[in-house]
Amino acid sequence: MTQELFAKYSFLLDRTARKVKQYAQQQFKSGEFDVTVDQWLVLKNLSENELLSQTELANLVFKDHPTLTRIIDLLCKKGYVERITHPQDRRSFQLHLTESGVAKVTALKPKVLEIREKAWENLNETDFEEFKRILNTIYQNLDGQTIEE
Amino acid sequence: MTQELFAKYSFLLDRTARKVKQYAQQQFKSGEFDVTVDQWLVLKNLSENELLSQTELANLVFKDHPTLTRIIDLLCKKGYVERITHPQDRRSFQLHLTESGVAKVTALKPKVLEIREKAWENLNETDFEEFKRILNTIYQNLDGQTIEE
DNA sequence: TACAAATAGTTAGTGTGACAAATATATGAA
DNA sequence: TTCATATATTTGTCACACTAACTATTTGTA
Repeated sequence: MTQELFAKYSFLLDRTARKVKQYAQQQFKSGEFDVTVDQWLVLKNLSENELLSQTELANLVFKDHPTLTRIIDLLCKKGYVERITHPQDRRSFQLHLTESGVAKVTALKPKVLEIREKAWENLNETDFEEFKRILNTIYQNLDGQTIEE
Repeated sequence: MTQELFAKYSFLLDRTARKVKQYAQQQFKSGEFDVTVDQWLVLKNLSENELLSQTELANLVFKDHPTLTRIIDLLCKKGYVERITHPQDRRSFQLHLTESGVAKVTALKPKVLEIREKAWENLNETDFEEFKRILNTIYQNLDGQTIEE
């Protein structure tokens, strides 16, 4: 296999990832979800893990701290999340879904799953397992850390 | 396959694509390439196709027009690209690699290929074919879809 | 106790991505 | 010819990614 192909696959990977995000974002918008795709990822993780710190959440969703700070800012402004000062550590916050945030997650969850499903038409479960394996291999090659799943 | 399983791919895909880009960008930076990963993609395509219009180039690299305008602006500022008014159509430009741009592509090409290769360690040709097939299927599943339902 | 080092989070700067709207020019049909 | 429409590119706005630098606290160690 020639080196040129490696570069081509990097291009395909980037192009597909952007398309997946763009498609979901369009559906979010037309459905008036009132959150972006990335904001949704954060909300969903908060609904599954209460009282996370921003650092813990950043590790869960694989976003860096400045990005997470701004996403949390926006979610607070929209009233879905609250920052609660950590009782023992004044540098840190415990993130808390508001009632409105919980309701948002409940309302959107099935709709998001339906949107995500669209990408897998004409593909089966074996494809999915292969895809996951290859993506994780690539990630590990460049990260040097193990990924469990 | 359950819907929850389906939903994981978008996270893994996004995470991996970002890692691939981030790794390459770090290498570009430490090697003092003087261009970003996206700027490189544009330069490389210009070196393979002279006198493209911005619209033609946008279709080649799958970037939208405003994004491309700004990347071209930066490459012009760096002296690697020139906009030449189209002789028959004053709305349009013909994009031209300067001498400096040609030299840059020549110098960087082998280095970029080497960087790209790193992502594909521990994967074989069958994996590449599968990966390409799945990425392209996903892309097509989501491409050209209307927002309304 | 003192103080350097580590940690949590924010701010700033640059680049990119998506989308909408604006500008300038070209084209086609009445 | 003239005017509506199409095309090429730019501008504006918001969101996200990454880096670096910064503030405020906490912790480790002498």
